[in-house]
Amino acid sequence: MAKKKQIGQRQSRQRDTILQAIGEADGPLLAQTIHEQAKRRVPNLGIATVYRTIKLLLEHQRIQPVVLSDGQTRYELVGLGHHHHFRCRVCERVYDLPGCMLSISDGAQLPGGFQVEAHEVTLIGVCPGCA
Amino acid sequence: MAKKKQIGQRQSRQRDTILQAIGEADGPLLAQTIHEQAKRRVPNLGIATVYRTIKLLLEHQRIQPVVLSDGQTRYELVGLGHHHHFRCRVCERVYDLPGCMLSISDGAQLPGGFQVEAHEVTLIGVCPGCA
DNA sequence: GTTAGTGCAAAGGCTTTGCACTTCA
DNA sequence: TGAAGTGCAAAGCCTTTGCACTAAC
Repeated sequence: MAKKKQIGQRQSRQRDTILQAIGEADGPLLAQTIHEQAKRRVPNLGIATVYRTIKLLLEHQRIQPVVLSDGQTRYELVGLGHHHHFRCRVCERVYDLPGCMLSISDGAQLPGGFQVEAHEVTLIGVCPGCA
Repeated sequence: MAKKKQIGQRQSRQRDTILQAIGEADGPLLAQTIHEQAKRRVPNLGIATVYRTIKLLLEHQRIQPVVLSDGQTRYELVGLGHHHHFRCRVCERVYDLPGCMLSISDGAQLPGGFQVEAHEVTLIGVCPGCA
């Protein structure tokens, strides 16, 4: 059952670095950003390795995809608890927001017979750094 | 100022049909779905024309893109009023939901200095047809 | 030594663009 | 007729895959 650190069958500097980059961020990251971050530590890291590692991490449920209204897919660690996202329209960065501000709960039934199982909320605006 | 029906400089059966397909839907549509719908009336309609028309309609602010967590871009008419979306995890169709169920309003300031200007909510679950 | 993991380059899927043909005004 | 609009096919962008090489174990 041990699988806290090990991702594939072998340990590799590339994978450790990629996972570290995702874990150190204060919000979900683009594949491209992960690549740039990880390259600082593993200079000749290929983008294909980033995508392969992302796929592996998704399969192992260590990370999850976050797709917001800009259409780009970002990735964040699982186990962050229930939270939502804030996207800065200036710098396009995405931040985690703890807690929930939705007035309807999962499990509710909407008029018309729509059964709600989950929800997503994104706030859009300007982040402190860009204000 | 007149531009209620006219999209480009000339009228064309293709554009009218594409706009009609988007307008008749009960939720935002994929480019592919728009193409399929419109092809019923204009059989040899090319996908490039669909994308060009979408682009034109976006520029003219007649439609707007809707990107949900499945990563696919859909399009809906503007002027539907404030609303959110429901995505069925079974059939992957997206429906409009009137009203708002968010407990924080645009214009609010979040702890940390995040200025909220807009928001998006998506409910995920099972639609009446798939239940 | 085996073979998982990697980098490069080619291939795929969706969207955009170039170009010659069609059609509206 | 003149240019906007269209269809086809080629090109682009991001992501995935094939293949030979590298490096964990």
